[in-house]
Amino acid sequence: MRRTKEQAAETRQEILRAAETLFLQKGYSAVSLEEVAAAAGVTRGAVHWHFVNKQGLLFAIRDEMQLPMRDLAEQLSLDRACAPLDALGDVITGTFTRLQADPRQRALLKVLHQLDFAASDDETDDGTIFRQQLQASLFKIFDVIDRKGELPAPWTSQSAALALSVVLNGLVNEWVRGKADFELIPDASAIVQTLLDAWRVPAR
Amino acid sequence: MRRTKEQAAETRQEILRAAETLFLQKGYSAVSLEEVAAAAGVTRGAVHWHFVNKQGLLFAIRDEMQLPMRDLAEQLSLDRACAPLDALGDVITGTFTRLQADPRQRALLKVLHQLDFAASDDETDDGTIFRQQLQASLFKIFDVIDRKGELPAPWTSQSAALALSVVLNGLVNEWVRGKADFELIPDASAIVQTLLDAWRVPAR
DNA sequence: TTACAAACATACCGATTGTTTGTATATATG
DNA sequence: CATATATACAAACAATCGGTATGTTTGTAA
Repeated sequence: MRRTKEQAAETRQEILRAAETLFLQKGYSAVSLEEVAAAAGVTRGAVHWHFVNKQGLLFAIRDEMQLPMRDLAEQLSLDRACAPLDALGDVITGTFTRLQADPRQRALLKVLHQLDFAASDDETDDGTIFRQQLQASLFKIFDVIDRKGELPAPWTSQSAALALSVVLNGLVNEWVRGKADFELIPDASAIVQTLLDAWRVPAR
Repeated sequence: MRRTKEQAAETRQEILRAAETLFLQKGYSAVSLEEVAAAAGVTRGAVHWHFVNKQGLLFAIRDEMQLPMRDLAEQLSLDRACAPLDALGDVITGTFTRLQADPRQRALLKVLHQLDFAASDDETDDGTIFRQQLQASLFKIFDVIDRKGELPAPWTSQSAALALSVVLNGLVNEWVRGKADFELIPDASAIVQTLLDAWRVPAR
């Protein structure tokens, strides 16, 4: 029974919503495609029509939500303040605040975290693309500072950008996994601010 | 066909080695118990005799290798130097150096990283135990510093220990995943040293 | 020597994933 | 407007995998 294009797009959305809900409730591997299909009111045939496989569902969910890291990178590339590190700190704090206020994004990040080992080698991994994007934005900022000769001794704009992006990713990952008694605000934020302070000192 | 105790221990080891090799090659979920058994020259019966289930294999592999974090925590609890942060930095650098020199440990850490979401809730998760152990060791050190009144403004021995343990875990995780162009030495080490420097300043 | 349990192998079962086939119908086309 | 065709699924099928239950041999202790 063929449906109209809009109806098809609808069922696709219903499948996505059902998958998202179930993944959040039970975790990726504990959810069967049968469950997803049933929750969406279709059969597995429909699921496999709209998505190549189970991983495809995860990919689709990821693609749907705007990753907070992409968000952060965007804001960073916009901000052209005169005190770059202050602005940077504000943007990061803002992102942390928004992330922490949205439990759905946190849960989704946790689910999606299981994705980047699954897509280990063969797939074009957007996760690393986001990181590179973030790193590039950070690089611009540190480059400005470096040209003013205000970057402390061992650091280069390259290494500082790499360091901060890794720390940001690491902190967010630790947070979404939620094993440590640790929040983005104030814990992660304090760490980042301390690092930024270290880069703020004129020389050493 | 019952074997002698030594022979049994041997086959157990062979199964473990086979599983380890295959997990490293193809990742946990892509390896079937049939493959493991075949590679070890036994059947799945033997595997299920020695290990409760597939996760049990992972647990056994983890238990076999002394986790570098446990190692670090141990060394930290030993070291009673007069300049605690210097000693701390040395121990961390040493651990990083050893970790980076041992590709097998790195690969195993990557595999084991898939474990702590698999054992998300029901299991007694030793991963968090290690973290707590590390955190406790760090707390002792920062407590000494704090009592001397040498811990900068917003930080407490609690928060500093939490922060450093999270950063260490985050950095190591980022490293084992190997997506970023980033090494423990010098990149992660530099970040840690910068953080330690920040805690070293007498006041602000 | 005998009873028992260790150390597996073999066979089976349920769950799940991906594939193939069938089919009704929306939509493009002449 | 009639009809061919691709679409949007459902339903049946095949294969794999993890776990379990059972069978069998043989060290080992009494």
